[in-house]
Amino acid sequence: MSLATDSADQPTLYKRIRADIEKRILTGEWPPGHRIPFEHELVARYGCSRMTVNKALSELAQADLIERRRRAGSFVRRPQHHSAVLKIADIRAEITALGRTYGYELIHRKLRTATVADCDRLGVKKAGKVVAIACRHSADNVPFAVEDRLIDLSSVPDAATADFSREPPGSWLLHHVPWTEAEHTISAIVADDRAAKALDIAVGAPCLVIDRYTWRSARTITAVRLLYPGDSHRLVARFKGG
Amino acid sequence: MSLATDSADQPTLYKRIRADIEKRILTGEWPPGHRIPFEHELVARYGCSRMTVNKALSELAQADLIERRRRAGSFVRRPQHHSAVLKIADIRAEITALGRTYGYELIHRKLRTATVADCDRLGVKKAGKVVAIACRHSADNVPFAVEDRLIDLSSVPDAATADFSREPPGSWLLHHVPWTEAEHTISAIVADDRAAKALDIAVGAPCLVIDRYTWRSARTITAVRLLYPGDSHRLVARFKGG
DNA sequence: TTGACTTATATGTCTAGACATATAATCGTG
DNA sequence: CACGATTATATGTCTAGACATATAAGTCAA
Repeated sequence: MSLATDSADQPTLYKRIRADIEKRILTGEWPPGHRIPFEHELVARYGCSRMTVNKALSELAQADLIERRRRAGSFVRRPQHHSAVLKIADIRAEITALGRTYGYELIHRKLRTATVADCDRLGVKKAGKVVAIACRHSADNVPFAVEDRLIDLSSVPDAATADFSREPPGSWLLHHVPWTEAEHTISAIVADDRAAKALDIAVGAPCLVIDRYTWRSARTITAVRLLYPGDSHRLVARFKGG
Repeated sequence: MSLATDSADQPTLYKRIRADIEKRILTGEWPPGHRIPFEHELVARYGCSRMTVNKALSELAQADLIERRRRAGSFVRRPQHHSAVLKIADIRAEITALGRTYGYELIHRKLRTATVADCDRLGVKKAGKVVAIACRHSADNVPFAVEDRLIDLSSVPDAATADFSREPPGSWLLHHVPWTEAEHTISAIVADDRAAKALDIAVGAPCLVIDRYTWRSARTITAVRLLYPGDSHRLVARFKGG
């Protein structure tokens, strides 16, 4: 017993089953609440074993497209309208991907014992030493973003001696610190005097702000604020939902 | 042959295997590039069948934490630093979740044949009729966001007769249109005269803008621009990466 | 040294079963 | 009719195999 009902199976069978169902959901043929055929029905339709259709349905459940209920069956979920995948690229990668010349400039670097404000920003009770960095990224010699960063040296001691005059701290951290988790907060402000000068825009011009707080297994790594000219930069997020 | 080496298996075995490995990656014990034990090694360690460890590893690969290479093994991926899950909640849900009173007000509603600008905004060559809506959301009677929306009636005919004076178009669409895909663009602007009046903020105050373009299987559904006061609203995105 | 060929092996997919478990539906009883 | 006990069933997890396939590594010839 094997093989499917129609068409050559270039992709593997479970992928085809998954794609078939996903298509019916996305076209609206199977609206939210609709019961997906039972596993044993799909087994019959595709002429395969239950593990195969189970793998397809499990992946759909993982992607939140369907909900699986014991004894009841699998149902198309109501779209969530809640989560989108936001691509926040490394700035250098983002600029070079646009075919523009990346420029980097260290404005300020200071090693100091953490102030109360620093601790607050890093979300720690008491920190030892930190590195505070201000720098600017540019595309084709036009200011692209200014970065204001704090690195917790008790988590990343090597950062004390790293040369941030050549390499942006973001790239350096990316290569020197393994997997982390982070939280981004996006907001809008108007450029004050200092920001306007750094970004070469008018005082009062809109700016997009990304605050990123990064940690690894409960240890703070770094906190950074990125300031972009609001009219020239955009964040794009794709998603599936309602 | 069954059961694992240590501790009671409250979660199922494959979940425990996945969690074990994920923990070692996230703590840095297994840095990027590190080779995960082969499936047959994990089979021996956990005393289970290969399908069980395969399921654990497959899920880790799906989450981009590891990369699997035939003949070579499975490796901890270099963190991507690229994608974050951004929660963009339904405005009503967002406000009520904060324990505040949601308010809605229809400012403007017009049914018209699509202008060139409308078609451009909807990303279609030529549209028939559209509904243009302007409305305002408030929290505890304080303006929270203004919405400027276009709905393509050739895709959603029912929207022509829907009563948007009571129900926000976002909620209505959520309940009347099945699964869709969307693209969000986030940027910053300063409030012009009209926006300032609608949001009860000063002209020139920063605003966060979300432009959302929604479609279902190649058919445009709606395009909407949401304008938030930039200092009072924040978008938060969690992620795992570098 | 280099390039072509062969081989070994880890993953990718799949099977035909199994038992566990949550729960919808049914049945019985007060 | 309301409510508790029972049963049927769809999913959840797992096994012990199988063959396919991409490819790293080794082999050999030019």
